[in-house]
Amino acid sequence: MKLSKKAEYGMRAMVAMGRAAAGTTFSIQDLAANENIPLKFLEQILLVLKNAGLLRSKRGVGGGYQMQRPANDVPLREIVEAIDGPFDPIGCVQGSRPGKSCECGIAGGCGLGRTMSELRDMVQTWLTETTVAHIIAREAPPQMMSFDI
Amino acid sequence: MKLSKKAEYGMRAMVAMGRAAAGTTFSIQDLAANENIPLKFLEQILLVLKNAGLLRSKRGVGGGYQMQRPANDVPLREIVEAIDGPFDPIGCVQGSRPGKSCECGIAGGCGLGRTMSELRDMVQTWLTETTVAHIIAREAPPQMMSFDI
DNA sequence: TTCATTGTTGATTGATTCTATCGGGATTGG
DNA sequence: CCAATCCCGATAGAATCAATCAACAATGAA
Repeated sequence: MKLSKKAEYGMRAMVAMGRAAAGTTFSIQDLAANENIPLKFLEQILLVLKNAGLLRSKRGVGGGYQMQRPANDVPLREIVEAIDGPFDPIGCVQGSRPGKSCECGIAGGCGLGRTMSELRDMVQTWLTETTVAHIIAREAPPQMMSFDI
Repeated sequence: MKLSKKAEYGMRAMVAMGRAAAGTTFSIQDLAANENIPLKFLEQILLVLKNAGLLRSKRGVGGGYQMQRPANDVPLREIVEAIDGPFDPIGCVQGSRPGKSCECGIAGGCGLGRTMSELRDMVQTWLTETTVAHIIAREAPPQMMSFDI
């Protein structure tokens, strides 16, 4: 069970933007080059993130993308869900198909559906609480050469 | 991000077997019919679960599959990993590619990889601690008609 | 105005994976 | 022997994924 490449690229792009000062503008080209993401692929991704309200854009010379919110206010869940849709281990968890019963046909939901909804909730909570800033904070700190022998 | 249908069917089959007394034998046909799983598809799945050490089988008349261990000793992780492989949000988490560095090329791993390995560990822990018996315990209890007006 | 720069959009392709299905083969008990 | 049952490999159709292509629209500078 993996995230799509799109979602990964989307997170990498957001992290790259989140590292810079608020208001910094990035062209798709620069992001693609720096993060090793196929240019035309990244185009689609940033557009989705823009439509999801995570980015704003400006066209023309000197244009590009900016973050709408600071990195510590961008949950990974918003990025991942905008691109890949919600995390949902099986198509049978409670509340995942409004108005429809579990596809197993058991009224009130089956044990598997109930159990998997626990996993879903746990993952979604983590994705909500973990932000772009969290990722940046976990990047390798600059080497402290003086502590090496 | 979803589990495969195979993994879901595998869990449903294991749950069905786990409900019965230890040592009960099930034919593929019965399981397929009761759980609404395509017969030839279930064949493949049960074979994988057998090779993973979760089931034992007996051929010929009166044969079928049995669980190797009681339901409370079968973590969902064993079922899911045998069929779908390990949960791994991106192909860049620490330790997921032995001997290889993160595909992002950053020595020591990138922040995204470190962060996603936290999610991976959380999910794998849950899958390890949650068993087939857990699912069965969450199935709808028999209706208590006497308490309805 | 003109033009290069940059984002926007839809279509398309090629590869891969998913979800099965098919056809037989091997083993066992009666 | 034979019927039931598991075992195994190949195949096929559909869906999804990853990426590319081609053309368009807006912006700001010269």
